[in-house]
Formats: sequence, C-alpha cells, structure tokens
Amino acid sequence: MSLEEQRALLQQEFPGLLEEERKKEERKTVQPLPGAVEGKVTLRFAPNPDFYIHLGNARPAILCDEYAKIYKGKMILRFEDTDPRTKTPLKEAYDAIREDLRWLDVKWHEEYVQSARLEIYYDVAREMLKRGCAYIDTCKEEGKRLLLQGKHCPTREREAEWQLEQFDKMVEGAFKEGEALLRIKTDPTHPNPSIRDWAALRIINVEKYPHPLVGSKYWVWPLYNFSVSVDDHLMGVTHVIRGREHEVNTEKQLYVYKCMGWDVPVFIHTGRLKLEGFILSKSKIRELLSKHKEEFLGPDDPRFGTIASLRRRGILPETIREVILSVGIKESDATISWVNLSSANRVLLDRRADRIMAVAEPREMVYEGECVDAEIPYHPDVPARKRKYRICRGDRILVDERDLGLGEFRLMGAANVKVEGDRLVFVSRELEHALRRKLQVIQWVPSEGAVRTKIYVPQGLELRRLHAVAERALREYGPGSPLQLIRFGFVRVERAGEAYELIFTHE
RNA sequence: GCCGCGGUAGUAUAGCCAGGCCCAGUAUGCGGGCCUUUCGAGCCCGUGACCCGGGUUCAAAUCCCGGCCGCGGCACCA
Repeated sequence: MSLEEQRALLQQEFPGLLEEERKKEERKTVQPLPGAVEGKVTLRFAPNPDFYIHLGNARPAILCDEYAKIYKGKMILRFEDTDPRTKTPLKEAYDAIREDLRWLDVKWHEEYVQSARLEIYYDVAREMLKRGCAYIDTCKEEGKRLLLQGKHCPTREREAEWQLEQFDKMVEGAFKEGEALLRIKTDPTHPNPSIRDWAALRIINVEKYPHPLVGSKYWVWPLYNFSVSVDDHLMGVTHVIRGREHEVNTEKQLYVYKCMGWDVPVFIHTGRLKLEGFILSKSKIRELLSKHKEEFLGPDDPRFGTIASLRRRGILPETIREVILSVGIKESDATISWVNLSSANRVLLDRRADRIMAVAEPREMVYEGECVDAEIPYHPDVPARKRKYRICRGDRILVDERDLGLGEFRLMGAANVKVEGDRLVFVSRELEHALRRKLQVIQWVPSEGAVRTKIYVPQGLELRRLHAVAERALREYGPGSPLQLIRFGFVRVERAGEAYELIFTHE
C-alpha cells in the first residue's frame, strides 16, 4: 500500500487520528533559521557548570537542538568553566547537565570543556598581541579608571615584543592576581564604556580558588568574550543562539573576529524565559539551598524551575520542548504560565497515567449487602486492563469524608449505595441506575491492603504535605511512574515502599 | 546616569522585515452545552488584545517621530 493509500484508508476509518497527527506537526514548527543551509549548520549549547540548568537555560539548548535536527547540522556541547573564583564550577553539575540534556532529548555530536583548552586561548592571545590588537594592562585599578575617562593605560602603546614578554610572565606566574590583564584594543572612547578595551584574560589565584577539574595548574584564565569567540570560531559554529543579555558581548566579540579575519557567525538573541511562580535563578536557588538546607529536597526540589525539578515533579520532556518551541526565538521576554505548562503536560500525561483511587480524608464505612465484584480499568481508554476487588457484607471501605454528604452515590466500578450511619448499604449494581439518578461516581478504597501515602504539593515556595490512603493497586508502580489519582490530579511516584510518597504534578 | 532591546486578549504565541487577504489567527484560561462509571480527556458554542499620541498613505498591528511602561548590560561573571 502506498503512503497515499494508507492515508486515505486511515482518513476513512479513523478520521480523528490523522487530524491529531496534523495538529501535532503544526505545533512543532519553528521559524526558519536565518542564513541556514541544510547540512552546513553548526550550533552549540554552552552552559556554565556552576549549577543545574533551568527552564531558561533549556531554551537555547532546545532551540539549537531543534535547528540542528531540522537542518541536519551539528550540535556542540561546551562547558564554560573559566571562572574558578566567582562562578566556581560544581563538579556534579557537568554530569547533571548531561543527564538533563539527554532527558530533554537534546543530542550533541561533540563535547568540549573550556578548562581543558587554556593553551588554545593562550595561543590566540599571543597572535592578537603580535597583530597589535591587544595589550597587557599593568596599570591595575588605574587602567579601569583611565578607560572610564576615555583614556588608557600607557602600556597600550608598547610594541608587540614587550606585550608578548609580559604575557609570558603572566602565564608563568610572575604577576599576582589583579596585577596584569590582557585587553582587546577597541576604542577607548566608545560610547559604551564596557566595550572600551575590554578585558580578555586575567589572573586568578588558583592556589586560593582551585578549579575542580584542573586544580591549580593555570594562573591565567580567559574571560567569557574571549574564550567564546575563539571557541565558536575553532568549532565552526555558524549560528549562535543565546540570551539577550549577551547583546553587548556580541559587539565585543566582533573585535576578535575582525582582528583575526574570521568569518562571523549569525548571532540570535532570545528574550528571557520565566516560569510563573517558580524560582529559576541559579544563584537564588543556591542561596536558598545553603541557607535553608533542611527545608528543601535538593537542587531538584519540585518548587524550583530547574530541569531536574520539573522532571521530579512529573513534567514531561516533550512538554518542555513544546512550550519552548512555541515561544520560539523571539527577542522579547516570555513568562510561561504554570496553567499553560500544565495544560500542555496534561494532554500528554493523560494517555500515560494509569488511574488510581485514593481518598484524602478517609472515613471507614462498613459495607452492607450482596457481594459485588468490582472491576476497575487502569485507564479509561484501555478498558480491558483492569484490577478486581470483591466486596461483601461486613467489608470495610474507605471513602472521602466530603462525599458522605451526598447520601447516595456510586462506588466507581462497583455498586450504588446509600449512606446509613457508618454503613454503606447496597442499592443496586447497574450503572444505568446511577446515570438515571445522576448519582455522583466516587472513588473508594478497600481497607484491606490500603496503602498509606504522603503527597507533596508544591505551591510557590511552600511544600504542603497531604496524606491520603490509596487502593492496593498503587503498589504496582515504582518511583517515577506518572499516575492520576481520580478526582484529585496527576502525581508522580517519588518513593515506593511500605508507605508511598507522591509528588503532585498538576490537576 | 550611560548603552542596547522589547511592548498583540489573564498568560503565551501568529501577523510586523516585503502596509490592504486582520473589525487580528492559535493555544490556554473563563462562561455555557454535549459526551463520559473522575471534578481527567474529547467535542461544540461563546468571551476577550494590536501601550499612548502624532505623522506618512487611498489604506497602518505593520512604516516614521515623540511619550509611557517593561527588560538586559555597565566593564578582571557567564
């Protein structure tokens, strides 16, 4: 059968299916990448491994990945860990970031760590000194002050030979932290003072601040703008997608490209991404974690906006991708509302999450009447998969306190009953009866085998803890399983065991 | 203060570069209905926006100017 024939048949037999497929394709579309040629695109995601990545960091990562896939291009993962002093890399973050990216289905073809490439930066620095595009500023604090006034440190005028000599001294450790600095010559009177002869390599006292990967081996460290320009060129990056906060940096980096005669990649700056009600900032999360260690469950606490947090909470990677792609590469900031995110997640989760009955305010009732075999499907779309409970006279059943006021209701999948004191009295078995009388269908839990559960409900910076009792079928699920507690919402199994711990995902 | 970037319904986004097809599309939310052994999903109907003021033009969400608001950067963070 040809593709067309299959489509025609599908259209005839299951018109809904094709419709759904079409819709999905539409959603996934991203705008074309400027200047992109199929097979000739190289992108990179360059996180600082000083902490776990969050939703905002995921934006460029996913966009790059998406474009790399669309244009059959190359994707590079580059760890930018060149500041052992103020942004000390976290050793565990390298792996955590890799794991998060894999979970997000971001594929990379090459991987680099900047702290292993210092010699490369030194080489380019020497070349730029040779070409007269850079100089060593030994004026210390005064150098900065001069530039602020549109002047500059006199060493700017010295010849290349002297500059190279000084640079070697820097590398060998002849200068202390702050005593010498390699600057890129731009324009000392540039209207934006931060662009005036910007700093490219500086000295860090690694005896005091050792780097977690290379220890105290290197004395001279490149700054962002320098290492990034060098790497983007050497790695053949054609398109740089990064946050808008880098706009000025782009202008600075152009000086390196110009001096070295390199081709300039396409720069795209995206706005900031916020997640309504969540903390995304790495530094804020670090602060909270160090100040209130006891109150949080770690970097992946479900109240944070880190990728690990969202995963733990039960947000699916497909949801994150969908939301980020729908925001696209706009320059304006975007605030993702939790309602929208959970709505997108719910659509995907609904198909995967089995339904489990649990009651939050359990009240034990005694069943009165003939024996009933209850058959409850794990998922309404797959009625054949089900578990069975038999209830007979004298059996104890837990129902939610709040449902008792209904007087008469249907125990889901079992029978229609009436409340009489602490007894549930059998009325009839037929569903039709319940439908006719518009009885509320409620979830219930047989006391025998019931599982105690603790449900964590994240709300802003609060983490409420609810207790509920679930039917024994819950025991069939291990950590990580997505579930829906009927009439309560979606949850993810956090811990299995004698008692269960669940994290509330969303309604 | 200086430099730069943005502003479409509650939220997000399409359209803006190449002005008319936009009394502005889509998703979500909200209101109503249908369906359904969940207050879940699905389906149908409705609700709701071009920051303000000028200008250019036969015609402006779209181009120009001014204002207002928001955001980013500010220099040995990335």
